[in-house]
Amino acid sequence: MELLECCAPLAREPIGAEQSGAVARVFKALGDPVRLRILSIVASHVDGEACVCDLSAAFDLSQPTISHHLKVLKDVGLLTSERRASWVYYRVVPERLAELSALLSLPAGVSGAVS
Amino acid sequence: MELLECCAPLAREPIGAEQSGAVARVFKALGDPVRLRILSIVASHVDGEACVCDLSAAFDLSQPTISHHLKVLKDVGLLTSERRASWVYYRVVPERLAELSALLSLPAGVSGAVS
DNA sequence: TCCGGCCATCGATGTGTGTCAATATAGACG
DNA sequence: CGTCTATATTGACACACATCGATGGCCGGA
Repeated sequence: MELLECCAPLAREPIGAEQSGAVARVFKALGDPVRLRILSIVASHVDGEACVCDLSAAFDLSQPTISHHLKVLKDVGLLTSERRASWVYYRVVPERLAELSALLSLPAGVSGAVS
Repeated sequence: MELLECCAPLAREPIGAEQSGAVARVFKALGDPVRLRILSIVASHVDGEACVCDLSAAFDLSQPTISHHLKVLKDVGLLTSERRASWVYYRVVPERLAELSALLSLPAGVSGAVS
């Protein structure tokens, strides 16, 4: 999963019809309470990584469900995974979060403030 | 639709189970290509507002479908609407975008950079 | 080599959602 | 009041998705 290649804020110029699909996929991945919490837990975890066992323990959900959510977040480039011994560790991709944050930022003077 | 009341970045501390639901609703609204383009068109429009006729002309979709997407964006507080004469004008809520942008921002030193 | 723990994949199921045509509502204008 | 335009609501339908149990794959230890 490469960069979104459209880091101009949404409020600066209309997003293209093609790019909107790629961006929407990432936001859709964030549009679930469980995935939001997973991302937040991983991001704020010590060493910036967490194994599936850590995550499963934080939810009242089955292990396949957690694994499914992790796959969704990984497929859109928000997480990466690495296997060490029996455990699989997940980390956030900071560039990805930064991209989204920049996309939602306000280009200094929106909402008709400049009169 | 009030503030999300949880402006600490996701990467700073795990988001609460309750707040994650409210935040996920907003991201879910952004998780559609059409809604992303609508939001971007409205935000980058002159005077920061656009009527439904402007938006309908930008898509190859039926008018009810556009109206539906506008309602979704409005329900999560990303847009406001105002009726003037026969037309309804939509504007973005900059605070809402700023909230989300802050939520995705990186708290200076994620991904274990500090060693 | 076998067993047990960790994680991913598969198949099924109920629920949510994007879309449309049809209809309703609201305002402008005769 | 009647009609036309602009927008919202309703009902229906196909599709996507979150969740689970069952199963499979991978690895370490005995």
